[in-house]
Amino acid sequence: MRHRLKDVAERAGVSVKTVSNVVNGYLHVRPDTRARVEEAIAELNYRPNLSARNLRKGRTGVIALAVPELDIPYFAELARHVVSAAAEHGWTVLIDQTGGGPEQERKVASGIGDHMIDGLIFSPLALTADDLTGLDGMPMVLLGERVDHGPADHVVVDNVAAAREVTAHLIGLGRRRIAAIGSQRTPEGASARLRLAGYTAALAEAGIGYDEKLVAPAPAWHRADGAAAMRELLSSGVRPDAVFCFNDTLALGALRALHEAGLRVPDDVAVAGFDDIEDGRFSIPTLTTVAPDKERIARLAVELLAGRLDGDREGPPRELTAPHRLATRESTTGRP
Amino acid sequence: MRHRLKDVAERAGVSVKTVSNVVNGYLHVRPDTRARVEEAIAELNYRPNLSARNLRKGRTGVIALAVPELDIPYFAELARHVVSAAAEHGWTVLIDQTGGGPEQERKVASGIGDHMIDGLIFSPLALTADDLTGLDGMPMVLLGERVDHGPADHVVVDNVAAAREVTAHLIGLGRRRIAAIGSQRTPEGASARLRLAGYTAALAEAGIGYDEKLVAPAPAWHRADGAAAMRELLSSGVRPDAVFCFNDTLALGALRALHEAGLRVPDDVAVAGFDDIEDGRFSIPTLTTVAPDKERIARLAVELLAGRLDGDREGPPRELTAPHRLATRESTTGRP
DNA sequence: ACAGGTTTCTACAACGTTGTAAGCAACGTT
DNA sequence: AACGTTGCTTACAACGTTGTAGAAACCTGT
Repeated sequence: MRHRLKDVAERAGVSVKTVSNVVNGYLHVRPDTRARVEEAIAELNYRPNLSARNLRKGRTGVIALAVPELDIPYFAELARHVVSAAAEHGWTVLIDQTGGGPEQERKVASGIGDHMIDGLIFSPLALTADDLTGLDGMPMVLLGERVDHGPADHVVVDNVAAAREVTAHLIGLGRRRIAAIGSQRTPEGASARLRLAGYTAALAEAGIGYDEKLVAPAPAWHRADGAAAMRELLSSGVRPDAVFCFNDTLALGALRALHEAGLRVPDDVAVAGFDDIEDGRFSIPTLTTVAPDKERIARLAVELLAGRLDGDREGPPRELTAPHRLATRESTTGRP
Repeated sequence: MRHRLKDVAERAGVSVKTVSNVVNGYLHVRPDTRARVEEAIAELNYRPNLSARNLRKGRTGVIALAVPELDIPYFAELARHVVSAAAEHGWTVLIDQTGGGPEQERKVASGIGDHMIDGLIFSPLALTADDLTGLDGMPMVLLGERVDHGPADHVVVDNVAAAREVTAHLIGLGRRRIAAIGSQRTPEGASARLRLAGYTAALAEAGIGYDEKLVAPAPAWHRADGAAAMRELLSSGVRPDAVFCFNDTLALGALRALHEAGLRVPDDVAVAGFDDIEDGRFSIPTLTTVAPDKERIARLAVELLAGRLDGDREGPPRELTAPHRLATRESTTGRP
């Protein structure tokens, strides 16, 4: 059985509270008392019972990170950074998978309070502000798109600007028939809408007409969806000379479909993505992409949460923008 | 502020324990009383305080999963399955990243008891049985290689057989100069040793001599390591006609290096990996690989843990083997 | 030796929950 | 009418910890 403060106290011949004081680094403990207690702690291999401590303190030291799916590389990479950033604050991260569906996401949002959690970092796809009720003032930071005028803090990337930049890059290479893969009309398509807006803005700036046939929808943003959308585009006869995919997994799927169709990248079709996942640095060809600063996103999110936990829980929601850059690689330039 | 049983009890005009009984589905509660209590619960949006419940019950409903790195696709995919399997038992999963280094891994192993955790699923790289002390009988399941004669349950894949099969597949294609990438001499290289053993066994069965120069070490098993090892092999002049990489990320890196060297896969060099990560189904070419049944691995691990939690905590350690199959794709056969 | 302060330690209550044991109705049976 | 049964409800204690308030021990300077 596990030992308790009381066991340590009896062994060291002091009161329970004195042991607690030693454990918590309270200053006014005589060196020899402290030594005796520490010895007893070591001998019994005492570990505090966190449930009890939390019950007493009202803090658990655990924050939750809710992402759609862990095996989507972008979220896995993000999760890694969040875990690291949280560790610097002495927090542990409990990871929830929402599955990305609206109902499931709602369930996580409302049920998260069931966990022993101090705060929540949520990367929602389908959520609206209305779903964020029932959290009883649980501090929360949202990643990605703004849940319109919701009550929570946000960390965002400037999707419109980033999409505009990458599209402008394709235009700068002399491409004119630039397709887009990943549009979505569903409510969860907030990122899709903004990236599409950046794409059309860049076309307009360059005086290139918008052709609806060049815009391919993708129900999800997995490799298979990218491949399917690319095949669709190719068979529809619109003959793009470049493709901007709204994320990297779509782009990797598109590369695959282009390969199967016998087209060369970038000679026949240039391809660009969004997210800068590890795969894209080793794919054949390597993938031009928008590289959001994931480490910064994670760090900002954790710091926003820290601010809510220690400081004003009631202040107005804040919104921070994480930087991004364009990583040009073989899939558009032919050079690594 | 959050409401407590007491608040609900006052509102419903019953005792605290009756509310507790309703919340926990105790049978003998009069329907009208139950209705009144449930109404009060709904009105106050009452949620049980899990810290308190756990303190009382001694169970937290949370298990930990400790993996080296979340952004290694194999572990991310595994994590997804573990989270799903755990959810079926009503458990939440807390994910710990060990970073894979021996000291860090030891720290996680010994410090895991600090969390409010009922059990632990651990996928160690560097750990030995000695490191698994200080857990005070915390139920634990190890994934991957056996920590030799350690006290814990295991779920393993037959690494030797799988490596033998994939090597035999390469031999069956007529290849004779088969390289291996990923060998490790460090203590954490248990998987590497077993996969190497399968490789050499297959060579011996086919009467092919073992050539040490064809075996390339890889400090870690990331894409970059695979690419570096492949470049090393190519520049050393050993001219392999096939490569068995000890995992898929190594193989993807090797594909990249072969591409840069102007060699064709599989015509000049056939490539096979291990793990069956999502990437390998969309890479160019698609990747032949050993496909361990990750979903089964996760399910078995969770069930072993469940057995320890509900049943005999003291029984002898059990070891279960998860099935695997060979997924042949373009990188060896030229066909999808 | 003593007042006054500081340091060191302790007893007690509280955090929110559930198990135990016992109480109180209402019922059917002798 | 007294009896045990059964169904429903309650008071109390306990889980292991820490905050509060105060007691005891220790200093200092007179």
